[in-house]
Amino acid sequence: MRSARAIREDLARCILHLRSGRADCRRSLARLMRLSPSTAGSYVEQLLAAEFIRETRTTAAGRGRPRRLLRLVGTAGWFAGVEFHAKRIQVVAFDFAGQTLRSELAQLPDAVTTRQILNTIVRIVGRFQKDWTQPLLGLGVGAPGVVDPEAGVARSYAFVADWREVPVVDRLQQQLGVPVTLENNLRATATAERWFGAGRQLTDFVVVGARSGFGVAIVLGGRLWTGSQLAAGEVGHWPTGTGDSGQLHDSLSAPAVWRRLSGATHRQRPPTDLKKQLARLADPGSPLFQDVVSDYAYFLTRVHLLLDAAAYLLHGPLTALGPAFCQAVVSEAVRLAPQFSHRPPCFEPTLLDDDAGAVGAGCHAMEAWQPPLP
Amino acid sequence: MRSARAIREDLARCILHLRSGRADCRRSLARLMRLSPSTAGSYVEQLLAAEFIRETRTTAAGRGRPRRLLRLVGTAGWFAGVEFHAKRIQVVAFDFAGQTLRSELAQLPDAVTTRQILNTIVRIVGRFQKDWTQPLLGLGVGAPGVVDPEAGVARSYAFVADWREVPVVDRLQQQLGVPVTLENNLRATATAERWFGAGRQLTDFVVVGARSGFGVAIVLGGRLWTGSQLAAGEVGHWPTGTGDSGQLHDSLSAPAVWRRLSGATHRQRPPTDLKKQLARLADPGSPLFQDVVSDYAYFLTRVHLLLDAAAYLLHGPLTALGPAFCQAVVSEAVRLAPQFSHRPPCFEPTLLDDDAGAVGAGCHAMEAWQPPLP
DNA sequence: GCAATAAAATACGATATTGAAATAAATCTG
DNA sequence: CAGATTTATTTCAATATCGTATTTTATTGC
Repeated sequence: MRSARAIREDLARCILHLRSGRADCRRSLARLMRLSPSTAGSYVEQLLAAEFIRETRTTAAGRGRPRRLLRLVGTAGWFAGVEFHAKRIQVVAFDFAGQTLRSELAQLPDAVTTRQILNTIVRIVGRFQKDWTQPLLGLGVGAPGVVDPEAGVARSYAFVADWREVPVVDRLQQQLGVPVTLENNLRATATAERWFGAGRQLTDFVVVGARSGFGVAIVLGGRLWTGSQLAAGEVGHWPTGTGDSGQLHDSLSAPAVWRRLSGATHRQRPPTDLKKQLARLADPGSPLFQDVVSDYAYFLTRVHLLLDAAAYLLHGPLTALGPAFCQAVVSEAVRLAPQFSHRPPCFEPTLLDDDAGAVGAGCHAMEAWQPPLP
Repeated sequence: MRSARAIREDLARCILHLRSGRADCRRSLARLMRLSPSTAGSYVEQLLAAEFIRETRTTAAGRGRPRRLLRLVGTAGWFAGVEFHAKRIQVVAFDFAGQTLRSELAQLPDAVTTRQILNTIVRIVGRFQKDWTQPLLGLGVGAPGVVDPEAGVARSYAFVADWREVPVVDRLQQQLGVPVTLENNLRATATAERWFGAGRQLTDFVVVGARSGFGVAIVLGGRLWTGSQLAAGEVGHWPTGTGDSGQLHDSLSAPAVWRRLSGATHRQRPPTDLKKQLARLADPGSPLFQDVVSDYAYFLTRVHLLLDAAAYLLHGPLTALGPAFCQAVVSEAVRLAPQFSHRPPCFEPTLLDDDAGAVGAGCHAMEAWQPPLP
């Protein structure tokens, strides 16, 4: 006999494999989870009985007996994912099968407080709840700044004054009555990438987040790396050059790149349509553009030499610079490190939208879900 | 019923826990491996029957029933670990309990060939075999350069002319008739650190290898990270500064640091007693020393901001510069990244000797060992 | 010295998972 | 079109692990 806990975990893993499409029948489940065919069958039977999954008609493809395709029952419940920073909050809802049901973006007031943020989350998710009869099964939160996923506590975030040691999970769990997970928002983006983006085929990649700041999220061996002090990926503080006192934040963040390309001064605020402006300013021939490319190439070269990840995915407004930008960065990186030439690092703009953080947070909620005890 | 393979793996894990001292009785085994007391008892019974472990007298400490201490039977067999580079080869032997039995260092001839290296390994290990009646249970190899541990093939190494795509595992397994494991030698050093050095308490740390070249080995979540192209940690190729064409190899490797401190030219060969010379040259007050400290600090700052590991362990001749060197580097890193000040990165010289690579290779062999099928 | 307490190990019935073989359902082949 | 082939699923006896309760063996308190 195995412990009930272990079985629940296995059943939850079955659901995840089916939801991600990695498995679609008893046999593929058995292969993926290293189970015997009989065990896979028994698990599927339980999930069928609980009406989490359903059998669709067998579609024959290839030679042997066609597999009895399994798919999740979308109406078994839904999940919510939230991501926010000082200015806006994004909420996404998924059905049990992982299909996006709804997405909502709300602006936050200037000088927003912790209380306001949490209340906004509860309000929007509460509104979603009213519109479905199905139960909310979990909420994932992607918070900015330093975040402790295990403790469920957000440690700090510079741009919301009283955002310090916020017990996000406890508070929201209490108010909403469902399991809540917490992650850093850029790391949540990496999870979205792994489920829905370029990371689907990858177990090792780095998300390069060039937004209002500059940071990365690291996935190695399929696992998010948060750092021993929760501070992995804070490369925005890398000193630039030697002897200088500048940081990568000041040269590689989205506002910084906009300033460098547009010639704006440090006082000018970046425009609200940053992406459009960047797309307009993208000119591979210009020396300003080449300067940015060069700085990114130095960064990419160093990170790739250290980590040797399978891919580096650019997130944020800079994706508006187009694939030409990434290609130029890779070329320059190969120039800097000739040994890359026979297999250049894969540095690409992501295909995900601005809601990637919320999507990823929702993925964390789905990953944390477990079937109720019988 | 569980598969025989799974049970063997569990039994092997029991042995590893006992060898490392993490467990010392049935109950601690059960706790560590998340087994029920009865299962732990059953496993112990099997291991006792196979004479891999023995019960020592119960030592009472605390209140309740004293635990029946278990310890490995050293004479159940032995393991060998080998590490080499172009100039020398180091072989270490461990008994089944993990105690070092013997250690041997051999010089390799100039312009050594692949064949000579493999023959030397077989010869020395063969000589060890003659001196014990106990069976050799496994051999671990720590090879320089690019190494594919899964395939058991060493891909390349610049300083041995014909060292390309060498099927190390196949060859040695055939000649010695025992399981062989292969790893990069610096990564093997990281494993030694995890078993016998500062890494015993750590699951996340980086070994900074400043030897004839400059590279790092990364352990995250207790697992060695080899890179998606087997090239993780090749930071010796980091470009220095911007616009320059230099690499970290040229400024941070042990010979480079010796040249910088001694004022030797690039043509001068580093002395054979590099450690002694470095110890003599260590002068925290000198500007030359400060320059080296500064370069190391830039490197440490960047890596720590990216990875946020729990510790960075300096390996190689530079440890002769003493703890003052590491302290100076940390101070300078805190100056570069003030947010480190409330918890500075832990950068320390290792306590392990020059045979760390061979020891780590032996650890890999011990980790790979499984009890024979009944 | 004798109960009370505490921790470790063992006993034992219950059962979930397994391996091997059988069965099912399709395509391929001559 | 019948039999071979291939792949997926199901059946079923065997058994390894679990949970719980019990036993063992020590210390502590009175």
